Amino acid sequence: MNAALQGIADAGHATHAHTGAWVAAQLRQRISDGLLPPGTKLSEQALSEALGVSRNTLREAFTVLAGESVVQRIPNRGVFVAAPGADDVREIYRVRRLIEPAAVLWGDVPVGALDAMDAIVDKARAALAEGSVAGMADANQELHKALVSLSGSASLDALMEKVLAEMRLVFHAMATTPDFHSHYVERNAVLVAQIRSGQREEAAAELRRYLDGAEHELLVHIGAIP
Amino acid sequence: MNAALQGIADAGHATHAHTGAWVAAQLRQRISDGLLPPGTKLSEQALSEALGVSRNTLREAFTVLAGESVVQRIPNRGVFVAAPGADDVREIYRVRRLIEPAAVLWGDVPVGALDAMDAIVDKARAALAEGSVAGMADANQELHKALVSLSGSASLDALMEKVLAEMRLVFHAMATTPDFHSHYVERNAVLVAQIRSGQREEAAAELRRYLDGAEHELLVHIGAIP
DNA sequence: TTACCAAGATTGTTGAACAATCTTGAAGTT
DNA sequence: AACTTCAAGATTGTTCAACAATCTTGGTAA
Repeated sequence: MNAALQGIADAGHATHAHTGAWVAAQLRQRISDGLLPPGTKLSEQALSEALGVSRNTLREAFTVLAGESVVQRIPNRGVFVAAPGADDVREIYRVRRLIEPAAVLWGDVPVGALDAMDAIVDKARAALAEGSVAGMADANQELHKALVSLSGSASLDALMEKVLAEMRLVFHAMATTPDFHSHYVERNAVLVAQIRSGQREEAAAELRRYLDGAEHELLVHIGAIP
Repeated sequence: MNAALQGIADAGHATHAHTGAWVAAQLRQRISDGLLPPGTKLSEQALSEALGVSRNTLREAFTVLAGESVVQRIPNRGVFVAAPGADDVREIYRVRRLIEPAAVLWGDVPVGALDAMDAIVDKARAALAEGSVAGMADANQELHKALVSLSGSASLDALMEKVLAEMRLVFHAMATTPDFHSHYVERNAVLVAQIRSGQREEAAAELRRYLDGAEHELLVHIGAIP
């Protein structure tokens, strides 16, 4: 059995409301945590035994995850953890560069939202201080998710969540994990300050430049740009 | 057998690459066409017999459609065609009011895109001339889809497609089908002209007002606003 | 080496079975 | 008449076993 699957069965699986959804959640978590790296083949027999569910139920979970693009299904070949490439990175940033600045520009800010963002910025600063790359990455994702949530739209929140999940896959696929995030801690702080002071247009424009730079940096690192 | 299901079996169903996906496509089509109106219960036994597939395969299709919010799954109760209400309408317009103007503002226009949009506007005018409400509705959706596609993002195209599918459900749920679209034919024309002449900011602002008005009109008609 | 091919493994789909839950309708009570 | 109770029937949730279709593997022959 794959080491990454150890412990799933141990979790005990009393009857669940929707076993298929539960299985999907388990796999989503393992993939998001990097225990099942991009490209990993998810064998039906091995997984159904490890999780203690039937092949049919497992396949239902696969259908859910394929719909989320967390997993890629190749007919008669099997299911694999998605392995985003350069084109996927470009698509990720096309989406982010559109919905994030739009939410900043046109969203309305609920009371407390800015304070919550400042708290996230502080969390990022703390992570930076103690050299926690994972902490900075988490805080960064959290902040940008908060930006999109200014739109007030659950669908856009869901899209952003999907995009960020794909970002995590990109990071998991990288051999070396350089520090992409420390540069952005203070830029995020400025962004929040601009929103607080009502400089929406400036914030949106700055955010678009920010995302352009981040995309470029990422593409360079994965070798898509010399 | 439900009348709406007649003819599905007749279509003949030679072995399909993914039977589950094929079934999902069939149902999606029937729902989009209004043959299976919002709220309709999709019985597993009846449908699996009508389509000539097993219950397991049908359930896989249900999982796909539930992921697209085309269908609502209620545990131990069954699967129903989604019946969007006032809150769903508001959510639809939150999304549209964000991604459409953003695509207009920041998308880059591929060669031929504006001519294609003008062709769509002409189609809408022709539909208006011959009093075809359905024709105007189709052309209107097509145009707004084209606006979003200026973003160049497949994910946003998919989101817009999902939102427009939900809009069709809203229309199918209405008892009377008043003419929502004729007012917008020329406004769409103006919008395209503004984009063509580089007035992106004006077009985006106008589009946001346009969508505000359309949302209000729709909410009034379904009785959510007096 | 390359091409071919058969055996084995894996996925795609089905049908039947059973438990859990919901729906229905009849009976009885207020 | 309206309201509860309850049992029978129907429907969904999940599993299992089987088989066809396809892919992978390893060996053989040119």
